[in-house]
Amino acid sequence: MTENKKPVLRFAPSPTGFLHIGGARTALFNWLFAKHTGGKFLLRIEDTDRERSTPEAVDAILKGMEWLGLDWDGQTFYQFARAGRHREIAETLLAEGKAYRCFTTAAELDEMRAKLRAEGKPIRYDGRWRDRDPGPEQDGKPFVIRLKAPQAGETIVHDVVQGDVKFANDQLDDMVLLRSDGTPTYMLAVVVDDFDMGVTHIVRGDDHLNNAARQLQIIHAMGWPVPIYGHVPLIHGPDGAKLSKRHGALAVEAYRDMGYLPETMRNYLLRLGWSHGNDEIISTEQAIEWFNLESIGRSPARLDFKKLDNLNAHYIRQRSDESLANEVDVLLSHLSPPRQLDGYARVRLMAAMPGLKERAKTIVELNQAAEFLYTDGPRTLEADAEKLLTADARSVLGKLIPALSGTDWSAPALEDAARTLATELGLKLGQVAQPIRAALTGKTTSPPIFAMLAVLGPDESLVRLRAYAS
RNA sequence: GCUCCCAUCGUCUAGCGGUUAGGACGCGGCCCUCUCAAGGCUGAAACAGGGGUUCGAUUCCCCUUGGGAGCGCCA
Repeated sequence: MTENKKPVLRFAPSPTGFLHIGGARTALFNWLFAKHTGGKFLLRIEDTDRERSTPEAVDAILKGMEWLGLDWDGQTFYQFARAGRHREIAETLLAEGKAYRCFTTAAELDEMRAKLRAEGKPIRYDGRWRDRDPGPEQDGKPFVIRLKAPQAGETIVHDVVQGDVKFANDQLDDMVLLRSDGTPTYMLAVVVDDFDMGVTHIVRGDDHLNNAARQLQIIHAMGWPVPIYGHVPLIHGPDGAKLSKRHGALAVEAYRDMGYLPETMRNYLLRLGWSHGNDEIISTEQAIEWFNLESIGRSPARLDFKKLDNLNAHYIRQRSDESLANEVDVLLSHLSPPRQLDGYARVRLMAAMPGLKERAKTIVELNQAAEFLYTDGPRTLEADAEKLLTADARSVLGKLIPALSGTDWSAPALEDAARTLATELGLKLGQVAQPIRAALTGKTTSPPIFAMLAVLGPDESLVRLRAYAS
């Protein structure tokens, strides 16, 4: 590429499923590095596998990126649309004698591999057509184009996270560039696209480290500039095994539905495999300023939902009351069937938010804790709350009602009234407050109860208290 | 089987030859307190094993063990 000094990064998912947590982290790292350096972040959909690629998956990936707040520069590239260009490069390599036609049939390959396996030898294409003149008897027969890869020496991947990784060339076989139906393989397509898109830094999953050597051989054959590689270790499940759907290989949108905030995910994913001294809470702005490829860890990390929860609680506390109410709205709208907050429920939710957001780890929890605000009338008691409302407690409630009614129904005034009553009865404040909480919310825990009394207002509060007072 | 990568508290990690091996989550205790959280203080908790190199290894090298990835006309 020309005098393109700024780095060009890309995220290149294949649309065969949703955007999972590992892909999201890869995308995040690329995005952060691009932002950090003032470079570009491109998105390329690797949809050359026509069997498995679906428009739904493309949509899910785009939506996932959007939710995470990872925006990309310019158009979205689609690899399949560029097949002609890929083929052109394969033909060039063929014309230059750097690739050759291979007429080996699938059955022959199967046979070859079975034999190698039986002999305990490495499973590689044996190069049977590498230096063989096809001759007229092959006319019209299907063939693939294979790279005439170097057979001696080594191919070295200079990787910013893994260091120099060496591969002996005699371990690498002549890979297929163009299939017998004329379509390009992934190896070819990636290299050609990255070159055409001017990609300077390739940051991707560890699972591609071996591929990098093969891709390098194509790059060398074409005489193209070598990009800077960074292979990021894969994320494992909490038990150290490969991430499965059971653990957390979920669509990023599933995290949204579990009540996690996008800024939480960005912070968590960043810290999973990247560090900056002892810093744990790292805002996106700060991350952009600090992010570098050198500090990416080399060992695979496990997912830890406890830590995710803790981070999420932090970011929930940081959010404005209104934005959290909006998150609750979004959450409810994704329920089946979708729900919506009534006007007065929303008003109460907003009023109670300062107390609610202090104690929620997820938006789901926040919503559950706020449920008692959504509807009117006496509460159905949870088991623990039921136990709290003993005969004594109910009689306390009975005495409380007139005491509270005499106040201006502000939280401090209500608390004063309750304290006075408690003193008169020789009780601790808790012995008065807990019964109120049970009657008011149906639960044993809630935000500060006098504030909740104020949020619900005298009419609704008294209805609930009377239901359990004696 | 072959190639490649990885290895510090349970987990995420700091460390880049000499440290009381630090932080965070989680866990225990105390304080605060109307519940639950939050917050403050505090406690337990790690260098996988074995060889080297070195005056000295968590740190550098090798082996073992244990994880992981790849070995397709999938991406």
